[in-house]
Amino acid sequence: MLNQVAEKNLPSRRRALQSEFRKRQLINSTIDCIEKFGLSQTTMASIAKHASVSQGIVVFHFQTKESLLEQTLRRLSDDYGNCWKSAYHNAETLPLARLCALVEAVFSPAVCNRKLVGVWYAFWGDARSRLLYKSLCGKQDIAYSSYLLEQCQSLEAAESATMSANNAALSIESMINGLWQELLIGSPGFKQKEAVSTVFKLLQLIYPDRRHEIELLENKS
Amino acid sequence: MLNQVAEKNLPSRRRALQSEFRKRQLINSTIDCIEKFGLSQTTMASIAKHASVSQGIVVFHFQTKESLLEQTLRRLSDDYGNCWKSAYHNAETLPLARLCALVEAVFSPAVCNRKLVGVWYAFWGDARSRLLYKSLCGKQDIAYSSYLLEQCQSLEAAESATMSANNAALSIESMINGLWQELLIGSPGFKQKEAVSTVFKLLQLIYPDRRHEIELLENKS
DNA sequence: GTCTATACGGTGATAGAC
DNA sequence: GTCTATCACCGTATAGAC
Repeated sequence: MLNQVAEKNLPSRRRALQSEFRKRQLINSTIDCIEKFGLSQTTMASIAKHASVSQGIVVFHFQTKESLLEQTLRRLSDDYGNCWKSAYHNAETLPLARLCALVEAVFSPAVCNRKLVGVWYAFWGDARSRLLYKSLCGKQDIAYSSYLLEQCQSLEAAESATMSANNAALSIESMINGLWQELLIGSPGFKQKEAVSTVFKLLQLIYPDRRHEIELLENKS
Repeated sequence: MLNQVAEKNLPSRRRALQSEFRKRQLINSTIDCIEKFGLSQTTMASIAKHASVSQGIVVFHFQTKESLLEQTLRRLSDDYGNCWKSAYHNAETLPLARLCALVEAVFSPAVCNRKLVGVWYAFWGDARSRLLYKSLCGKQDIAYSSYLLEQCQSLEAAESATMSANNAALSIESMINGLWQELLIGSPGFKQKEAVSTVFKLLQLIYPDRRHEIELLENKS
């Protein structure tokens, strides 16, 4: 709990910060509850209880449950997007390095773990939330695809790729998504590292001439 | 509506048949509603309304919503399992033919279409239903994996495979699952045929020596 | 087997004190 | 900003007539 006594005279800037803090806290609680109970059993009451505040607080900050879910999804999406975008920009400006960075980023434990994957699936699995998802995350999905495709096109031009850039990008993206599912539903022992390694093997098959580079890029991380 | 006047004196065998018919009808209605509204918005009332019967009927035949969902999931799982099992048994008794049959079967429009994929995701996305899913479908999932793996092992022994049988099976299965997701969330134009073709390209990369056979097996269908 | 009516619990959202 | 109390609604499941 922040200092509530002094709050009355706080400058509006700091008050806004506290409000942001509370919102973050409640969004975190929402994520936790969705993962634990599922979207349908995640109620304003359970969110409030898990955050150890009253239910009125949740309504005060988000007005409606719909709005809370929307901001939760937006937060997930932003975190996810920032993760692979920063990985992309931190990578060497070479198509192969960028491609590997893009793949590896989406399995980073910060955005890819059982809890968060479960929450993503909750949104995808609910017909209503899926509409919300598409409107909020559609552009990012497309952005990731196009980044992937761009690298594949660059590689296709320069290398002896074993499939077209379009096919390569689709294959890579599909396998990534399938491996996410494996983390959620598959054997409990399955880990992100193994997932990355599986996609990297696919990359080696698609770009056999760069096999060793790919191997090095995987072990570098 | 079946003949309800004569029903009183029907032999118990026929009455059981009618009951089965009604149950099927209600399960179908449940699937439709889950796809349209999502699991959480699928109520006993909406299921009954969609089937044009009273809500009491649903309770009479399934007692609880939980039980209805369980039987719905079981039906999905059975249909799905039968689909790939029969494809397996109808295929030539050669590892490659069986492998291709297994892949192709799970994209057959009878079990892989927007509606059914949406319903699967609804179950996966809900934390409670996911437990139900795991207990009902876990064995089938494992069966499919092991069938896949078996073919990959046979091929590995005889051919110059570019990856281990374990990796091959995991790659194939992941890509399949990711392509299912693409059908649900990805671009609306994406179709099963394209999905099959994508996995078959992976097979060609894994078993380069059998490239042409794989191509033929794809076009045969 | 099928219907209608209803009891009961839970959920989102409001009101108003502090 | 935060709380408690409360409302109005909706969903499941029951009861009992037909």
